[in-house]
Amino acid sequence: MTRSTVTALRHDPVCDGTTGGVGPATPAESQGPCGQCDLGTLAFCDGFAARTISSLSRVQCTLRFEPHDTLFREGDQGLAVYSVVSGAVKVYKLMPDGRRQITGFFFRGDMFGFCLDGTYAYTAEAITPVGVCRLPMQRLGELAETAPEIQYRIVLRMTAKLAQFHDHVLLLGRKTARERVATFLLTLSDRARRRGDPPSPLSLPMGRADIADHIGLTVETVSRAMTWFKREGLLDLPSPSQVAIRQPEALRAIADGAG
Amino acid sequence: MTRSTVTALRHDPVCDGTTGGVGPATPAESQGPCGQCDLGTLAFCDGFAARTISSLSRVQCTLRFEPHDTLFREGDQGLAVYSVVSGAVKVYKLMPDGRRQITGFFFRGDMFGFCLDGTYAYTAEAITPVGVCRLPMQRLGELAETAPEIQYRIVLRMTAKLAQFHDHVLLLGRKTARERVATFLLTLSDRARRRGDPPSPLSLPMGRADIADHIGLTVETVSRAMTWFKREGLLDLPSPSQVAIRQPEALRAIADGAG
DNA sequence: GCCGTCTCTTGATCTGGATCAACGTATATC
DNA sequence: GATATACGTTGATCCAGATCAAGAGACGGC
Repeated sequence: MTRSTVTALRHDPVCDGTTGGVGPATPAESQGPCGQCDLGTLAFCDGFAARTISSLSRVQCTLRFEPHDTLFREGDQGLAVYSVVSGAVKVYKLMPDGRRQITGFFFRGDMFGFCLDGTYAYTAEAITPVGVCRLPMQRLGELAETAPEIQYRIVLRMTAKLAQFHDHVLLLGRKTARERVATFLLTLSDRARRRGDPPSPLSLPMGRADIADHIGLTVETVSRAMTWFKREGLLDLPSPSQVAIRQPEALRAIADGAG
Repeated sequence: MTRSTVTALRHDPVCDGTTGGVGPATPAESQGPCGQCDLGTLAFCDGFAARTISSLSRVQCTLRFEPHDTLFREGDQGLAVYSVVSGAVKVYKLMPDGRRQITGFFFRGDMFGFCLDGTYAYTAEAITPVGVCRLPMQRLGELAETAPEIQYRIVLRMTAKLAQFHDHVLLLGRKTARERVATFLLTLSDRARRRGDPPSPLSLPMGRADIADHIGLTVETVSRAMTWFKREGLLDLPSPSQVAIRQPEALRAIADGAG
């Protein structure tokens, strides 16, 4: 049996227009399509017709959470999907004895909370201070009828997520500890690049325990792998949460099974 | 490093209306909505408006494959999605050194082949003789504009698949060998029940190597787990491919971590 | 500045499942 | 019915990564 660390949590804000709204983007940031966030082309609604965007912005709701806040729990009524505006969110499932599997990390521009049969299959928790755009699922369904582009966008997002899952299942089912850590770092780096952030140095908002519970290892093994890579000159670790990738190609070779 | 068994394959039929069509359902079986298959309520197109169904049946194409036939390979142009009419399909990713991860099994009524950016992220191979309904993705996209119900149905299918992935990631990341095998058997049983087949006895169309490569174990460990369960009176194994679940609740307890 | 708490790292030891090695068992061929 | 070829089971041994244990930083509270 594998150990897995579970941490505490609390608090369940409501979307009522008065609690926790982040309000409009700060002046310094570029305005998003609907004027409610600064995601630019990363926004779910980017590129939609003006009419569609205004419909979305009428049902949308912007919220802020603090680290360890729970956005929703496994088994809760699945009422909304979320788009991350800022910060980082983790999503996990628990076993009765406390073993935990983090099934995903979500950053600026990522969406999560798609669910079937009305209940969430996992718990979502803020890692850092987080701003999210919340879209009520039911009203989204109604909008989808008049604006099929919304549903198509959802299909695209879900397809991308499915592809990620295939990769992650390969990682968990068949990769060694070194390969898992290398893959994890490269995946974060690649996602940073795609969202317009520098792919290195990488900042890890999650702790070693979160990484371990995501890639099916223990804290100790994750830590050791990082140290190996550092000693081998593949990484610099100015601090535990800062990773500079020195030799991306070598790390890629390891991640793909040639290390 | 984990061993994983790769088997051979070959053959790539084309959808040209003359090759491999299964033709209409046999007289004994209930006709499906579009008249091209006998999936009944399991069919993707079940419940659609007559107009939508006839549009679908014009772009649809029915195909048959033999065991070990490859439907498509990782990296191929992703031109179509597939719905299984009969038989079983496995979907997998390979690592350069031959390690293999089976990311899913698909049975009667299941759909697979959703892909992004035009290339499949995995290889699909027939386990048994297989009949599939093939829907060209591009034309599906065109249809979706006039019939949003198609896209909604796709969202439903993908949401269900995402939920399955969350469960499978938990299995691979945090469950013991016993728990994995118990979970696997119960999942197959549950899927059989949902599609209207008896949940027990269960017939396993895939071999032990396929099971192992799906749940991140070796053939030997899968075999041992089956033997343990048999000795403990949880299962009957009249033959390697036949599993009667004697004590579903006890097996469930094991699967959930209480065994 | 000092203390408590938490996270990360490093070392020593243990173990679940992988690996290695036969040996059954079933279907196919001739 | 003998032989070949998979596939599945069982046993013995090994090892990658878990577990156990102890420091080393980092950081907030007062």
